Amino acid sequence: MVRAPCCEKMGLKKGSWTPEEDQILIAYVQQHGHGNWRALPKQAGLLRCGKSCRLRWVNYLRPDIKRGNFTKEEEETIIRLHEAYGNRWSAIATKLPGRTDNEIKNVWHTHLKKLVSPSMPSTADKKKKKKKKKKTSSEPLTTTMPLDTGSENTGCRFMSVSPEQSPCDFSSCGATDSSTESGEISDGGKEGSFCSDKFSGIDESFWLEEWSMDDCAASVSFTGLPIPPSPSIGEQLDLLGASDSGDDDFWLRVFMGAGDLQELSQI
DNA sequence: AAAATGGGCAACCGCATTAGA
DNA sequence: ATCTAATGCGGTTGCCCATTT
Repeated sequence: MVRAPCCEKMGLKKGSWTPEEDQILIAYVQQHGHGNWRALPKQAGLLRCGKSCRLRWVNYLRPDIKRGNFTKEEEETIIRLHEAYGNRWSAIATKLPGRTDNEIKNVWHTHLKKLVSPSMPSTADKKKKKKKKKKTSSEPLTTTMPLDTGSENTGCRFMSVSPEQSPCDFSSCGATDSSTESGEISDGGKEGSFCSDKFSGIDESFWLEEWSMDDCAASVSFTGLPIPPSPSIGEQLDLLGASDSGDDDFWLRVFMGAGDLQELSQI
């Protein structure tokens, strides 16, 4: 494909948007809509590329954008959806009205990832590397799950598990710092993290037990609600309509249960 | 008080996809 | 069927501010 010339080469402005630019963009979109992002900056009198305008509008200026901190419910939803959708931020964003994919992505990388998988490198760690990674889009629905929390306190070991292997683990939210040993989930020291209260009813033995496919099926869901004792994984998949693996909503059903999914889709 | 380090967020980059000629 | 322009999307970067040393 032919790449659009970058803003710099075209003599267009880059970097942070000024309030004046915001006003111009808002006024223009409100009056004319944004049928053609490419032509918009020229017509609106902005020294920005269309891409930049679109991004600014979608991520910041849109009237339906919800600003402010994410609620516990939103964070919980993001984690659940991430388990189901992987890094498909736009898909996740559609389930969270008022939140943008970019915002969700940032929250994931800065907060939620640590809760789900504390062993992952922090943003700062990655920053140090400054290494550009080749894009791996449409990444498979890979999740991390603790294999054996009985090992030493460096935490559970993680393995990548494709949905074909096991869609069952939502409890990978378990952190592995000292608080875990008392059955609590690390919340980074912040009071009231969604994990803590959800897991308060889980005792130490839960984390010490070896994980198996059957355990997963009979353990707790991410929300802390018990999943009823169930048939084999294969039977469960059939019940959930896993006739083909290309069904995104299928894994959502697996993770959340049909009721939750229905609830989400109504948002 | 100054420097170093870390964390959060907005914005950019570049590839993928889609629509239309 | 092919090519091109436009848009969408996810990964990454850079800046700014807060905290720590």
